[in-house]
Amino acid sequence: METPGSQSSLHRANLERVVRAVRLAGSLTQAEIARTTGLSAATVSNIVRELKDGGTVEVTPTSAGGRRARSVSLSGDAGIVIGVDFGHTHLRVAIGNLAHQVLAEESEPLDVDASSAQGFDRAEELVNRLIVATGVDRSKIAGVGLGVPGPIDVESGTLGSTAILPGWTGTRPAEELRGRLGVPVHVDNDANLGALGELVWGSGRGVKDLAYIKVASGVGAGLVINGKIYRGPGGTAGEIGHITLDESGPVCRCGNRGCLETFAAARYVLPLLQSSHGTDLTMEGVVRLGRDGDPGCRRVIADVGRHIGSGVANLCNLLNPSRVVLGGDLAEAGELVLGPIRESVGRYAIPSAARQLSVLPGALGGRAEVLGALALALSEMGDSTLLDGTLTAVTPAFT
Amino acid sequence: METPGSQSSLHRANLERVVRAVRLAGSLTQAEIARTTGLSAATVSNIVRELKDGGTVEVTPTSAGGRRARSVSLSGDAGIVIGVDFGHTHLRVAIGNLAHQVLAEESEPLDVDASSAQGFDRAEELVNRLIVATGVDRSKIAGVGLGVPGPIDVESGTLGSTAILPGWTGTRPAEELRGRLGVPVHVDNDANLGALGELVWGSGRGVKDLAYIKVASGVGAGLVINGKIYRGPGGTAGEIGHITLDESGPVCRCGNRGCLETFAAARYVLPLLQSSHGTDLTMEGVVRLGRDGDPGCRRVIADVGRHIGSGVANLCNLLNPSRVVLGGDLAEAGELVLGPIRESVGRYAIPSAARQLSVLPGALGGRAEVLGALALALSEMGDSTLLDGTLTAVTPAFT
DNA sequence: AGCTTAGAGTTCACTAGTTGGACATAGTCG
DNA sequence: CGACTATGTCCAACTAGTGAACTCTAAGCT
Repeated sequence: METPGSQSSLHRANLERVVRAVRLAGSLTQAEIARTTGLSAATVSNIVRELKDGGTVEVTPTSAGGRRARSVSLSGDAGIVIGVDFGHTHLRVAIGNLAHQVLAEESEPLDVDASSAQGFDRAEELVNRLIVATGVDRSKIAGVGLGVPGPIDVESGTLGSTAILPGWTGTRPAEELRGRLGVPVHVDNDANLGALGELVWGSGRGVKDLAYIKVASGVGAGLVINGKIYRGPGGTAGEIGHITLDESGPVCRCGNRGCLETFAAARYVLPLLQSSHGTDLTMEGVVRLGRDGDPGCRRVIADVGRHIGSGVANLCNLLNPSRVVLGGDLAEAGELVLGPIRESVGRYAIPSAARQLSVLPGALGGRAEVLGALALALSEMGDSTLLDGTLTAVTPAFT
Repeated sequence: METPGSQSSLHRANLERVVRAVRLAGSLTQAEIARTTGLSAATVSNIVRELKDGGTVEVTPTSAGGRRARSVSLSGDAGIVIGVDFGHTHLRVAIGNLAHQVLAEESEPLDVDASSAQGFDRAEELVNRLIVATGVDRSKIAGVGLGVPGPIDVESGTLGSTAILPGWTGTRPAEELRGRLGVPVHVDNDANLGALGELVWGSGRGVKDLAYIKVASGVGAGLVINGKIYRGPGGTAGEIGHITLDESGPVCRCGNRGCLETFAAARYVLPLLQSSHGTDLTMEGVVRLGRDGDPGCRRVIADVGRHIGSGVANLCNLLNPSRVVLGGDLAEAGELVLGPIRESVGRYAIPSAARQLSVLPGALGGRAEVLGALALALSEMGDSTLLDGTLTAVTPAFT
């Protein structure tokens, strides 16, 4: 950054090239690095030595049964990243390293009506607990990714008005957490982080253009375009919940009528089942009952799917992503909801766009957002192009 | 490209840096280049000499009344690019240089039913005529951008099925033209090129995220995301004409019902006026009559605007562009159509996305596509990042 | 007019960094 | 056990950018 076109910048670029190659492959010998990066063996030798001295990389004496190949891998404690996700009902924290391994992950319920100060207290506490549990060195923490369930201005870091966390409007969560933890904090909303999580670890691996649809108390989408989260100039891209399906439909909390959200989000759907199934129903419950065969719940889930499919068809015509991943509680319904979505997409999208679209359930469930927060911390950190290709599989995390 | 991380690649990068700086500013002294690029004066001195020897750049002895500043500018004949645009009714060709100046531009009517061979004959002829007229050196032609009014697979270069140019389906226009002119040809559809044209020379200058809506016999959109045309993984992004506005609306040529196109495209709108205004009406005529005060035409234009606005609102919720540019014949209607569009957007888009959106008419009219083809040729050629910031104004072209 | 000044461009010695080839090393294969 | 082969390292050559010194020109001042 400092010297844009000098050879020291070239050197740094080559360092990153090597680090990225190693990260993507997991571990490589120097000769392999030379081949994949196109650098000469001599240069690789120098760079590996430099990285080893800096502690970024570890050289294990010999790994395969070959001649004398010393395999190079990212040193596990070269850097630590932390993901924090505030959900509507709980708080999740994950700790990972630069090698994309999740070292620990834990969640606990969070009271919706808690003040933001209480929330951050809990988060700080949980982060500290995990740091102690995993025994990582605090000084190795490179960054924190933070997810919040509402519109956030990424530039200023201010949380917009959100009905989900009432007392939080106007706070600056990233600054708050940075103050408590003393490391850089990067923030984004839950839909974008879910998209990132599925992209790096879940159903979106190997794809560069992805839409992640999250259905919960609202409906939002996280868009990945060309391997990066797309937020739009104003930061509000992905508001699929408020595209109009029916100009004279129900009034939405946004002030318009017939938004997708009014046909799909929990707060509008659950009342439909109140008279028949009681008032304590949650979306989770509807999904469970539907899977057990309850016809009313099945019908409601299918209807929701059809409406989401209409929205996805529009998205598909406009953006033509190669994959749509469904997240949130609703994804647990599997084919009960995916079938109707695909049907609607097939009906309403133009054939050439629909043909190569695959609609998949999220592979990470409720973990998508925390893992996305981890990925955000990773991607904001130094090596900017970490979302290139296929990545190493995620290790099973406890909790 | 050949040696990814070597210092020769660094050198090439620095060459491009300098060229870009000069291009963006029009002309600079060496000291200014050093300041804007961050390179040292010595390096700039070497690079300028190299570029001058290569003929890429011209050094005019002295320009301002300063001390002894030799201003550096791109040499006018360093490279020539050509834009060719096949429209529904005419063929346009433009010739420009690397300095973003349009040297000549001409259009002629094209018979819709002409065979593709005839079309290419005409194009080749017109290109040759302009080359002669401007007196440019054929060997200096760096590339050709080609616009076609229909879906094209950018990878394979094959034109998809299109009702607009019946005899052209399955041809490979880029290869065809490359064969005739002997230079690299890059192809894209009219909406994308219109977007590019407006981005570089028209209403989109200085913006990085733009949607160009073209209303003609169909409705299409060209999306610019982060300064680059976004085509989507399947190449069919931007099909705004086929998002569903009314599930039980008129049947569209795509097979669905109630697509935006059925409310806005000429082929569906003109029949509305047949009984009152006769059958010879064109969209152009409707616009002219509307501007002269004809109430029926005004009503139709406003209705079209409202429907387009609904589509733009969806686009806006999903992508949140900072600017929407309206192109095609309809743009001539000015406020008659922009007013209703803005009204619909304000009504159907979520406020935070609509707030910072500006809806503008295209500044280039029917020239948008040819100029976009020029810009495509420029951007595909070497210096990849030519769409960075503000560009030099377009010189008035004859014809 | 003559002197000073200040910024522009060039030259030169120096340094950072990559590369090809030579060389040592340590495994496998016959 | 020796030939073979791919790996990693070392060294000399080369490429390219940089700071400092230097020259040059025109403006400003006396």
